[in-house]
Amino acid sequence: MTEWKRTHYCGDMGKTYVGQTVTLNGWVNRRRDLGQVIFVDLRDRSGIVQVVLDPEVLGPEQFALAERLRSEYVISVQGKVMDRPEGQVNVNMKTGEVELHVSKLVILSEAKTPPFHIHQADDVDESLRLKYRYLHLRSKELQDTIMLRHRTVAAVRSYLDGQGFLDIETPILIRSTPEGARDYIVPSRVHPGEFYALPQSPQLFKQLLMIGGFDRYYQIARCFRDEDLRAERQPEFTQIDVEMSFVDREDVMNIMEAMIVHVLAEVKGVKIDTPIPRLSYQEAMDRFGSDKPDTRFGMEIGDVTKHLTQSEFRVFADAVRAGHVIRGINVKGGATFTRRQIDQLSEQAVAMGAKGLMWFSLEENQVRSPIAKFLSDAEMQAIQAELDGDVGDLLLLVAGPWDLVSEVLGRLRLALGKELGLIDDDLYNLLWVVDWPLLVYDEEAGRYMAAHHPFTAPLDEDIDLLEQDPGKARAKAYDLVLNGVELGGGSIRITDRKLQERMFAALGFTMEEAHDQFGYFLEAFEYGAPPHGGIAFGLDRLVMLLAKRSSIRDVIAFPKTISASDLMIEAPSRVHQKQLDELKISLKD
RNA sequence: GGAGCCGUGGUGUAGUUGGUUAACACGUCGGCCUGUCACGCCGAAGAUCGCGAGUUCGAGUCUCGUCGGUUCCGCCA
Repeated sequence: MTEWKRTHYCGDMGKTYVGQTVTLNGWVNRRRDLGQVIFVDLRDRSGIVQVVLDPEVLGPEQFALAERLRSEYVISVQGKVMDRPEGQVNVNMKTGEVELHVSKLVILSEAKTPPFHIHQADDVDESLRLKYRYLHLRSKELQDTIMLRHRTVAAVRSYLDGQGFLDIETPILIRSTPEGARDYIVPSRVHPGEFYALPQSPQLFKQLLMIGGFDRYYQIARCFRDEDLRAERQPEFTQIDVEMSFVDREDVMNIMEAMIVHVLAEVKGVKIDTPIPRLSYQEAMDRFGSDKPDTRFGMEIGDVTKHLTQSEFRVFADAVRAGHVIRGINVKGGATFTRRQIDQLSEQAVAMGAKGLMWFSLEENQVRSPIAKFLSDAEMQAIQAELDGDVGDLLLLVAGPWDLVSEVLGRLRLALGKELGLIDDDLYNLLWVVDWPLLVYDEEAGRYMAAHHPFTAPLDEDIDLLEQDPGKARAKAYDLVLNGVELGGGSIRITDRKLQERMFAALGFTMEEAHDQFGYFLEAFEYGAPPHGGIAFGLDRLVMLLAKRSSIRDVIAFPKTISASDLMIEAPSRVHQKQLDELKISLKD
């Protein structure tokens, strides 16, 4: 029964095996039937090798079997590895110097004609690929990314294990918390009318593990959020979740950047210089107009407000009077932009919330601009100097409140960077963003909301701002950014009961309300809580970047669509009335 | 919740100002073929143009709705 079993992988075949008898198992990738000889490209997860089916070697009966082979048949072939004949080497194949001369063929499984070509599946309609995900998974592209994901996880685990972190699982059926993202909820049969929630992250449990004395914890944890999706958001996704005790912010960042550096070296062979640069939130917004700046190209934001305080031009004068700012970017070489292109940029800026976009095209002997005539020579020169403008450049200015202006310019900068091909695809630019705002005012709710979560510690020097000026308080929080994508974020947690109460007060909670929601958690802090902090990384996003993909669907074996459906298993689905009855659930309509 | 793009044999695409036999490539099936590697040659089958209304003498094409996929904004402590 075992004579068909594999002795080697297809992709490993090469010169060193010549003369050996091997058995390979795999799928028929392609078949080339020349009549009295049939070539089959045999595929397994390691790669492809050419096998030769020759009636003189196989005998008539086995050759008749070979003639039945079709794409995606699963077969076992035994035979001798041979050098390819003179001039028949295929330089495009890793295994192209050799071929297997088959003496024994077994068809392990026949296959219907697949709904799309496995070897060029990436162009096929996404819904079809998702319905037949198991076929798409056979493609080289997905095999490579899923294996890359495995190596990434393996590198993470080996690093963290080496640093004394313990892999501990936390519950999937937990309690719903009203703050944050929408929960996926699961009805309880034993407690009719009550529901579990699926975790948005293991946040509270990992802190309880610290209080439980485990000191260093990690988990490759599945998280669930019932929010609208994007290319880089799935309803269930995976975090590398880490927490550690008796540490400050520096400790967490040092250990975690060493982990990412280790992963990049192991998986991509990329060497990263440490320490990884750190930018305050304020500086990131100021220079790049983003809390996750892509630093693979320049085009940094400049501020020209101070040169225009006396301006006669209405837009500038109004901005200065309102305490607003006038800021801009320099599109190097952008003087070649057509009016139409510039108008499109204006439309984008307005769509992002700007009042308008002012522009100056620096041409050989003149400045082309609809507003140049309103500015003095000195003002024009100061703007050029501030933004480092040379002949051939295009300067873009936006006036308004600092945060809005910065954000608009940040997004224009990113769009232009992509459009103009300024981004080097081979770079891995890592960056810590620190000193985040602790609280953000929510107009809708009419109160401050935790920017990160309510257990994030403020900077020591900002503690009194909790009462004096909550919006100014900064957090002991940190985000790691890779090529303009937020890879992960975390913080040092509040472990002082008094401070936690002040935090809740700043959020507009009474202690009663806080205890209602987080009572078990707050109680735990009364029994000896070590100082601790941690971080969580988006594994899917990390692998997506390493694989140079633009959607995390490509790095998840069985992803969902943008409407949170699984087209293969057809989930979600209706359930039988009997199940609903057991749960005491009735449906409206 | 909002905006954009896509949907035509199994797959990828073409299809002119609305005009009568919906084209091409790959794949599939049959035949031929002993060194191919995107094998080649000959032949064949295969489409209610996502679905439903409407406009029109006539709709793949125009309009509205709807379903699915996708991208972005809101949302994602």
